[in-house]
Amino acid sequence: MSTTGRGLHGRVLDTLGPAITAGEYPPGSVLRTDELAQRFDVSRSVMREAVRVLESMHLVASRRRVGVTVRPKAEWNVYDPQVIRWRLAGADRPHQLRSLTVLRSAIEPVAAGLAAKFASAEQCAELTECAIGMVANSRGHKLEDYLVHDVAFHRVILAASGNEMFARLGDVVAEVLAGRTHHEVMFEDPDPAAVTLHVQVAEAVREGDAVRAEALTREITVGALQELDILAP
Amino acid sequence: MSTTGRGLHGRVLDTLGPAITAGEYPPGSVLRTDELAQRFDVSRSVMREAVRVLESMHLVASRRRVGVTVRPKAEWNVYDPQVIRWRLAGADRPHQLRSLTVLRSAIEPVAAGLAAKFASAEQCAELTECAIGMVANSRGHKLEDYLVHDVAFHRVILAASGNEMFARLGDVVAEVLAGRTHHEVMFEDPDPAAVTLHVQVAEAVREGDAVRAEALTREITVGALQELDILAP
DNA sequence: GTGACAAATAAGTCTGACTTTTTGGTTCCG
DNA sequence: CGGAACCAAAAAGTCAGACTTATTTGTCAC
Repeated sequence: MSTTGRGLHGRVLDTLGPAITAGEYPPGSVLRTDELAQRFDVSRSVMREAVRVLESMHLVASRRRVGVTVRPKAEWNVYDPQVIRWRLAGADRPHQLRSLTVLRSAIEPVAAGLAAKFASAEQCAELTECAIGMVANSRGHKLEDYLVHDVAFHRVILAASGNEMFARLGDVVAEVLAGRTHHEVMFEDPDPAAVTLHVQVAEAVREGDAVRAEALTREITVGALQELDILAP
Repeated sequence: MSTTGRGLHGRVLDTLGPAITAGEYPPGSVLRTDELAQRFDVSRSVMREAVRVLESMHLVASRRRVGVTVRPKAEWNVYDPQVIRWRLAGADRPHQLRSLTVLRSAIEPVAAGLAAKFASAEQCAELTECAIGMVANSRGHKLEDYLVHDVAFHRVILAASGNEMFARLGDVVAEVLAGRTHHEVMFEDPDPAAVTLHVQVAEAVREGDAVRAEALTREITVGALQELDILAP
């Protein structure tokens, strides 16, 4: 899938970004632009552009006479999709996955409640289609097809909430769901109870029942938390 | 308060960023690097760095032979603190404030529940101090002092949740609370009921009562939603 | 109309010289 | 011994100009 894309500075970021987010350079580490330019065999202009991008993500801070210093993790722009992707691709993956799942558990139920109020007829139709698609692929090791509909389902919910901030989490949720299917333990067919819940959420949204949509979605996210052993007994 | 800060490219961003996020350039608009460099009276290198930053925020896309095109709002990195600040400072302010308040209403209750489980002794103490500070400044038009403690309170909750994604929303919440006090209608002293709720949340967290902490915080955020006339009867 | 080819265009890249800020040391008094 | 003033080095920041490369658009032949 797409990394930073084209351009020399993008190539540099493709290695520097993951390295920094993986914690290879401890906070406070000092990098020098010229040295980096040499290391990556690019001109200083290109390296400066790369540093600017890292700076805008708050991964580093550039100060005169001292160099480019790596900032502590607590200051990173952890909502930057690029940063999320880098972390998901590296050693921090499990931790990042847990953080994102907790985030989902907070956002999605509220989004579903709003979707019940504001979803358009088209969105309701889409939602139902997705739910049907999930049912259709819930048995017989069709995990890949199931995933497609699962992702689409959650995207529609987030978009239908009418909140732009929620809508932008579609990619993140997609990343989490895909990660669960591809990298984590996911040998068997999905939990039938979860599939049913999705169908019921689609129903609730269609009927405009915000309270029920929220409660059902909360059940779904609780399931996601349990999968990662997050939750107190 | 801090904008992009030092550096010539930062100055450029200080005017270009707000302009784009304010919608002055409709989606698809084409800017040319050379022209911009002239307009801002900077070298192309500096301009290129600025464009790279805007690109990393997904505000624009740079393509050869065509120029720097403004992306549709739906693709912006709306969680980027810089983008949030730009939008809060511009014409989009009311809309942005509503989005953020809805976001808060989803996140903070969950964060409070987690804080009840994971808050350290120090954090509990801080929380109590903040609550006391809020009470102490809840009467007599000491809005500014009240705000300081209010912001601190919510920061501690988010940090104590133990979730890095939640913790990073501290700045956003601070921005929203400050905005409410400074720009919106806020002539009178804060609602006594809200103050009490904060005290009770501090209690609940101290006692490790996650369910109660979450419910009480939900009441607080419902109040915030009502202030902006978000909510169905 | 379709295909190939050529020209125009704007971003992308590199280089080298120069400026500015910050820091750390040194020296010179008190 | 301590502090203030000063100096020099280091690294980012800035600029200008030449060159490369990809992409689009227009043209011309078939």
